[in-house]
Amino acid sequence: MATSTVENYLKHILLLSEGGEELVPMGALAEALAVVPGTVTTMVKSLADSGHVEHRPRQGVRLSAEGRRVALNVLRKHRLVETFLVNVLKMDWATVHAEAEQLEHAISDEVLDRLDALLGHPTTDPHGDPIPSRQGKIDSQVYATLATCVVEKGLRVVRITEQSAEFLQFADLNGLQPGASLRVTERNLAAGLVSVKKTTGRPLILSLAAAGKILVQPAR
Amino acid sequence: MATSTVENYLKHILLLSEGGEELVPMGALAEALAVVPGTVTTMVKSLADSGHVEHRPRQGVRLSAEGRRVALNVLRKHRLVETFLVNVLKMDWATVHAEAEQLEHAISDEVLDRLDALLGHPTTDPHGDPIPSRQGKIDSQVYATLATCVVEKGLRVVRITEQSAEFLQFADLNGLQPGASLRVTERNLAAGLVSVKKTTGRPLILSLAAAGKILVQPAR
DNA sequence: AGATTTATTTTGACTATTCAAAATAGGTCG
DNA sequence: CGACCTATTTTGAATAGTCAAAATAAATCT
Repeated sequence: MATSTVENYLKHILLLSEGGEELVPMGALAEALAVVPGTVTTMVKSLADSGHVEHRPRQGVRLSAEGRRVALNVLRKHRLVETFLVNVLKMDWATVHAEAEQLEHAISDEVLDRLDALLGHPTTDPHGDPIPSRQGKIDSQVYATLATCVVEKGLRVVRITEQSAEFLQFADLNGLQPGASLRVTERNLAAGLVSVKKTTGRPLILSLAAAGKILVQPAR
Repeated sequence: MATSTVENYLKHILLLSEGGEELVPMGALAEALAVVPGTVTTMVKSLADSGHVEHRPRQGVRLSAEGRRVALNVLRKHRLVETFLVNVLKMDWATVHAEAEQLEHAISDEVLDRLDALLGHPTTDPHGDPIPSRQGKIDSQVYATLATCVVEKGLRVVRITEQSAEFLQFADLNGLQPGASLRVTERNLAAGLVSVKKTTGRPLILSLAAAGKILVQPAR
């Protein structure tokens, strides 16, 4: 069995590689895992030995098929647990990430399946992040963000790509949850600001950085 | 924070000490934890350094007040998780122990409280084992067993003190769940056998060893 | 008491994971 | 081209937890 350290390395490689194909630089991985780069080199070599990744020295890491399988399973656990914590235990959107970070390594596939059924086989978690299927399929649709979308068209929030409690708290407070309807009224690249009008509530101004974390699609 | 290894040591010391007061022999602890005795000596010394236990060399270990607090919290997590797995996820009585063994170290106090509320603040888990309260109170009532109770009186099963899947499976199959009504029709110490008659279902013969694991109280 | 059995402790070694700091390989830029 | 910068790797050391096997203490049994 993979230890939770191994599971974490694989999960973060997956997350950093847009689906598991690209080479992830060692430095980026070290940053994501909050360890020094030397540690990553050591661990990645052992991950390569166990067949979970391919290591290109001085270039980066890539998941093997097996590594991808494990990583997707961990991600599935993470996101289903988050969904459970929010939908069933009514926990706060913003805090469930840290909880799930622990539980994802402790939950068995059996419990996972039952949780999945209890929740009605959701396809996204409370932040709109896609939940990999049991078979390891994951929605990889590319969405526009509030920083890149067309102006003055009706939009629907599909996902918030940021897991820090502060940002999620802020988003929640301002009605930026998946499903929310809104439109961008103005975008000023020079000032780095985006103005947003929600169907309900007062207008909102976001930095481009913040706007880039809100994924949207055209309202149907 | 206590690592899960530390939590496990403390939990097993609690379990082996009838409430945390008696000295637990090192060998018994090694056996319970499935490690060699030398490992227990090493770990217990470090547990003593951190103030979780008192170590009496060549005699055994005892929990400190702080160690007891941690141990009761872990036990509470274990038993609430088991209750959740059975009552909500409808998992099998016999298999939840192993699952809870993992989850008890991954679940936060916050999640624990919400789980407790969701389950309606249960006082026992599905096996009848008492769940410590948030404040660390635990029911320590002493019950008779099918091996020691009076014969030919109406009884009610309150608890099965055995967590192996095989035994629980057997108990379940034979209607020996907490709450079941029955009486002992005969006890033959020489042969080591106990005959039991349930209100419903056919008579049952148990070994004294098995009977000793079924705790009962007079039917009201 | 002396010998023996049994439980516990000690010693030395190993695995997994990490860090700090020095060494090195690839670029890049003037 | 050669100096320089940056990312990566190496090296040496630390911590947590474990085992195997030898040493020791305590208890028991003639």
